[in-house]
Amino acid sequence: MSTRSRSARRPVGITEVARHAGVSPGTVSNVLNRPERVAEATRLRVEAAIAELDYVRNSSGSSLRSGRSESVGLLVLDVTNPFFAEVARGVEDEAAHSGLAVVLLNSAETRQRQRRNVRLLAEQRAAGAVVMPVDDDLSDLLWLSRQGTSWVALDRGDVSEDVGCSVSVDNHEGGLAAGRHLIGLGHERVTFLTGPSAIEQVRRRHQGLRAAFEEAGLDPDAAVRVVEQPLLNPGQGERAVDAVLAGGPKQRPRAVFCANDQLALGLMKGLGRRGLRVPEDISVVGYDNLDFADLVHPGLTTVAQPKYELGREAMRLLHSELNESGHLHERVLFTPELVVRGSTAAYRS
Amino acid sequence: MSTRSRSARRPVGITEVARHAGVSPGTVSNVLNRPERVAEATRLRVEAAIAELDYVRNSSGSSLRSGRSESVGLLVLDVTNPFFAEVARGVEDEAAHSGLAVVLLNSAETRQRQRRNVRLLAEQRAAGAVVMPVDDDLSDLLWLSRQGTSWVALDRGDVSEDVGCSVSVDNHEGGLAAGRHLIGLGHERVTFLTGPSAIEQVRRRHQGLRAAFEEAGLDPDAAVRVVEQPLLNPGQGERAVDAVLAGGPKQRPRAVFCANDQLALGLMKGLGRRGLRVPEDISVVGYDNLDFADLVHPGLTTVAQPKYELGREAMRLLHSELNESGHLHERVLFTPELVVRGSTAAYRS
DNA sequence: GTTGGGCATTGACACGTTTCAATCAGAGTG
DNA sequence: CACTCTGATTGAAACGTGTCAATGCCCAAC
Repeated sequence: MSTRSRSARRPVGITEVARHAGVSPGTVSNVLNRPERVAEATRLRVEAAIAELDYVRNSSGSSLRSGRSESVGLLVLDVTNPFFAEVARGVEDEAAHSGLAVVLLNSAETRQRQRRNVRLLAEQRAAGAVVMPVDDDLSDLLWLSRQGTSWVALDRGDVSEDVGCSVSVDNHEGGLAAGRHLIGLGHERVTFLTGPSAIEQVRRRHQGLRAAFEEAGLDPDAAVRVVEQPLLNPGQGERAVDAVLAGGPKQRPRAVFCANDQLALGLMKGLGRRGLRVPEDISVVGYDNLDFADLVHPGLTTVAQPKYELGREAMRLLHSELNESGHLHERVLFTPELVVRGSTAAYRS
Repeated sequence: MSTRSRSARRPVGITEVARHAGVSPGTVSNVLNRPERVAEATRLRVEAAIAELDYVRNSSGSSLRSGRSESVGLLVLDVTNPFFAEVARGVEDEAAHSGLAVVLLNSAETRQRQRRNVRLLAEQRAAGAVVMPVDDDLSDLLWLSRQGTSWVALDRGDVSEDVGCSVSVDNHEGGLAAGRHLIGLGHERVTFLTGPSAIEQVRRRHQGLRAAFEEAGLDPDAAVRVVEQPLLNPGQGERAVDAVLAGGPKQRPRAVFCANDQLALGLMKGLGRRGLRVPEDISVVGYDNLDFADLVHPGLTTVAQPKYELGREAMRLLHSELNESGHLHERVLFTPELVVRGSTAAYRS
């Protein structure tokens, strides 16, 4: 191992490797990219030179020449949200499988930052992207398509097939499942604790919930009360406890369906602080099935989304879009699944 | 807005912009990189052309020419861990501040994947990297330095200044604080629930805990019992309950200090399942102060790490290493802070 | 012995950008 | 008017790679 330890040496390029192996640069390039086209003997000689000189390829050079880089972007709404972390893992695993590098970019829920990140992907001539759009304005994505970078929308079911692929979970079905569960336990009135109704996902969950009541022959307008918070985080859930309990003990709801687990956990904490017990006094249902849903006491009944699979499928779709020439946009819809734990109980008068 | 919507057009380059503005490519480059060197009138003309043609710069070209890209890597142990998500946010915010793009890469706790990612950074000629090394073998990082990419180590205090910068939190101090707190509550025996002692961080926390007992004139060997699990996740915490309670009710520990919050939360769940109450029967202390520590019931007493600040400071250090020529490696050490919540109570015989 | 075909390799160019010495225009000075 | 000085602009040369037509070689077939 006589690696020269001069800390800043000029990096060796494909040409130097070629010289060292007594071969032309083109051949070295072939060894790297289409090894089958080069004779065994020379291939070995080149590989030896590569190892000897500790050559590392310069991806700027290659993607400049080829017009495309071989990394894909993963545009996520919020790195802090455990839901996305799991999705990211799925995307990464699948990408590694097909030899693509993933760069994770965070929109921090803001439009501006999403735009900046999309632009960054265009500048890097990314091969493709898996994107969770920050709102239903898809103009950034359409622009990205025009720049020649294709994408797959994640967790947004309302993207039509003529603009792009999408992978999502059926939110209506999830709301329906939660509603049926509560109705099955005898609850005839439910509070829906949610975020801004501008978010398509939560709107659908709400519709699903209402559909469950209709299905049971109950009037959704009378049965479902909505409490809306500006954000979907635990703090907001805790703060919402006042609004949820408004109207005094007589009016107190006996079941709350929360638009996500974070709200639900916050709410449960707030309820505990008020001396109310879950599920004896109030049943709580969440959405997402974060790891922590199983760790609180009582365990949170919630609608599970196949997060990891969501990421994998998105990446798989992107991969096919990149490789198959006659690709048609697809729309994949997963079905969520209710996980019953201790936070819900039968209605008691 | 007469943007041609031909879906795949050849992207416009700096030369086409130049032609369109009646100017040389070099001038366009100057407008983009050193606007002060170009006359007001031409600058406006070029900017108009850029807007008109919807030009987006090709970063492959520029980083090929300049030899360095302007993105930095963030090598994280595990995207799934909320601790890292928070750190990532800090890194991102600070990077955005200095105009650098962050690419987040996941080592998934494995050596092999770390190596792959480090190599990727080298291939991309990344300007720098913020790295959480997967173990104490720093050879990958030294190799990266030789390739001309500088880095800052995160959350690993044992990196000497002659190899690189580092930012970390004083784990010894954290263990000490937890120990003092429990001793102050009258506990004279504590179980330390931990991960593999190969991990430097948890080793230090252990030492700190022992130091607290020594300080109080108690024999650490007698006072501290260690239960070691292979991983630091909630599942392992729940599974550990058997080992923690081994020895029957008489021997049952009255206080457990966990090497991180995830273990602690898992343990609390396991204890609940056994009908033991926290803190009445057993006090529990965690480490990290994840968001969820405040959401469980009772709230988890834990040692808080300045996660976001850790990320910011690492990025700040990297930035200075990249820009200041006479840079000397630095070692920044944050002090953790004990957050007392409901999971700890005074010893009762 | 000549021709043709297949395979391995070569050489040169193009990708889009930055950089830097060289040029040019114009203003100020003697 | 000749000169210099300053500041703005140009032109050409790299950076490291991939591609592709062209070349060279060897063997088989006639």
